[in-house]
Amino acid sequence: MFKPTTIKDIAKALNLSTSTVSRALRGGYEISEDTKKIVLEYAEKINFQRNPIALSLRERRSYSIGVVVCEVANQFFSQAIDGIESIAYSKGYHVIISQTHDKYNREVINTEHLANRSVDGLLISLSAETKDYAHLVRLHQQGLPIVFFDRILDSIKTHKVTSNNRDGAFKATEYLIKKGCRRIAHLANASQLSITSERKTGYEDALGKYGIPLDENLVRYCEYGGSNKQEVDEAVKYFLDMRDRPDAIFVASDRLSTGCLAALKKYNAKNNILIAGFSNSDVVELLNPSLSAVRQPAFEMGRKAAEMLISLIESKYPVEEFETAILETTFHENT
Amino acid sequence: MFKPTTIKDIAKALNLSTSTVSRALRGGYEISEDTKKIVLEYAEKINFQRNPIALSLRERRSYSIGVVVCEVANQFFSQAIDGIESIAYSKGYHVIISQTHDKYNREVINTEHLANRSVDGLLISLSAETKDYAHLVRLHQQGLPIVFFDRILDSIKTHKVTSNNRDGAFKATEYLIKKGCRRIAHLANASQLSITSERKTGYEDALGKYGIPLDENLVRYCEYGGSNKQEVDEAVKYFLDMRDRPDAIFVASDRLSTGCLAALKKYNAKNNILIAGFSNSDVVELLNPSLSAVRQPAFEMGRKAAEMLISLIESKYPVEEFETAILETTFHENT
DNA sequence: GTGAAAGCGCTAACAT
DNA sequence: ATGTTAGCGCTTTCAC
Repeated sequence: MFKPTTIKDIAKALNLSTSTVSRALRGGYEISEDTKKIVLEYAEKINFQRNPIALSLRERRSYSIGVVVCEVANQFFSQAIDGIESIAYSKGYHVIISQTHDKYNREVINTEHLANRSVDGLLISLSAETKDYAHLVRLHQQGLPIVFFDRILDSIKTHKVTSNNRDGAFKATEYLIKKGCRRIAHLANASQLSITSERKTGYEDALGKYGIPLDENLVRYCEYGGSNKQEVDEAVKYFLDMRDRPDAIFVASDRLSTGCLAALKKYNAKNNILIAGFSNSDVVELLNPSLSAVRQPAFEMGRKAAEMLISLIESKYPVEEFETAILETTFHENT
Repeated sequence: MFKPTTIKDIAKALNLSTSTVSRALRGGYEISEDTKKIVLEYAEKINFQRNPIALSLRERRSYSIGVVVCEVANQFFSQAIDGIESIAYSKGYHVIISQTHDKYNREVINTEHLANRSVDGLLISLSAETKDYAHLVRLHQQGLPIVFFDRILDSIKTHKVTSNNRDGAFKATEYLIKKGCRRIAHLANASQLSITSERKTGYEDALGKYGIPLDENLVRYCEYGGSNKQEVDEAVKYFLDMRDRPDAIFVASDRLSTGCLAALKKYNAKNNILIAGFSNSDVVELLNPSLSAVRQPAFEMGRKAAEMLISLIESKYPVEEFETAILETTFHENT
């Protein structure tokens, strides 16, 4: 059995009391330099580590933060997680990642589980399926610090981090227009997501600026956020089968973008339709059909969100003023 | 402050002792149906959850397993993690993921941290940099259940899961040969990794089978496993600059493969050199230059590894017999 | 400066 | 069937 040494073992070995050892270990000043030295050296020698679980129980905090994302196999989220970790580690926190796979059920289970005193705070990007927010409202009311990022929620008052989705979508759509496209379809994410409406607005604004009327028939929503390959395939097929086929597609997300390209390839339509969309893939410039991409500052978003969460966790007084950070996207043409 | 209800609160509210409540909650049979019902209903009503930290402290186990991988932003590992989670959740375990970014230091820190009684066992794929295994040996000796997957370690006696790297490499190399290539370079991973030598052997075997002599000048190792973009770039450049330029490259890993394609594109060499390599990317068929790929059964590997680890954790008696599972790869031509 | 004791939330003997 | 108690590993009053 795996049985690590405890403070008690050290006390016994050194003929001291556990409290003395404890104090020495955490460098309390009310301890003689001699004993402190002895303890520290011994602890070092046997590679002693305080039991974090006992510590958590006692201090009623775990020095860990929970991260809930739909999927880790997604460049945007894995980059965001790297950002989160970079801050968390530097401030002595652990990061516990959990995936929803865009399922509402998993989101509820995961947040509950994480919340129940095993994390000090929660960083969450909503699942595509989530329409009921009661699980989050309750945790938030109970006082669990929560920060939303990317797929945020208006109704809960807390810190939030997003990218400038409207502007990103605008840039992508405008790019397509400037390339001469006029019938620009929009392959959108689940309709209830914050990012979906923001990106749609950017799309509309760009069309408006160039006097192209919005045609709702050219907009398809993927309610499973692309987790369902078939859903994307059908949406693309729908576009391709239109009597008046679109000459471009603006795609709202990473998952959707790759799904869209795969469908275009499958239907052999890759040459007569231009694609631009959100993607943080690191192989975006190697794709064929090519994908001009709106890239979100995922790493920075993760950093920012983690900073906000930790400030919430460590705040001595209840925080009343909340901030929504909006980071800028960049656009990369690929041909 | 986030202050969840405790068993004590329930006891007080219901005028019972904490032990009765505890027993009712875990369905001990030595409790009257009436009280059990009352307690359960009340707990349900207030959405009570036992404090997992207190539980861990008491039971000396956390019902969580630690996963150490180099990077989550890697299709192979994220698929493997999905497999791990599928098993872990079904058996009531949590999964704590930590990334080494292929740094030895981070591997040491992360494993220590996870091990120290906050996980019941460890699933690990070694970092590219790791040459010293003392940190793992120590934990293993102390009795922490460890299962290696993908990048395994011979010297520690425990369960292991890999794919048939030799055969995968053989298939890829043979494919290139059958395509008419004769000067086949090999872009390899860090030389100390198990997968590196296994894949190199497959490469050599294929060359041997077709009577092509092995030329060590055609083999380049990437000691940072491709984490260092420049390293890959230089290796590819080295191949391209050879007086007798290779007509194909067999690439040993996902990260390396995309880095290799990027370099080929950069140096405008994508048309006269054929690439085959290990990759679990889900966009592999969309890549240009194209990448014919050896795909590992990542999800299955994760499942298998998790099953092995949990059986180790839950074994009543010390396990002495260990198994190394070797799963088969598949090869996918892309042109 | 150091030790004894209580308590964080929970469970499992050990009473009754 | 239920209550009392001790203890998981740690920190922190409170004594001395």
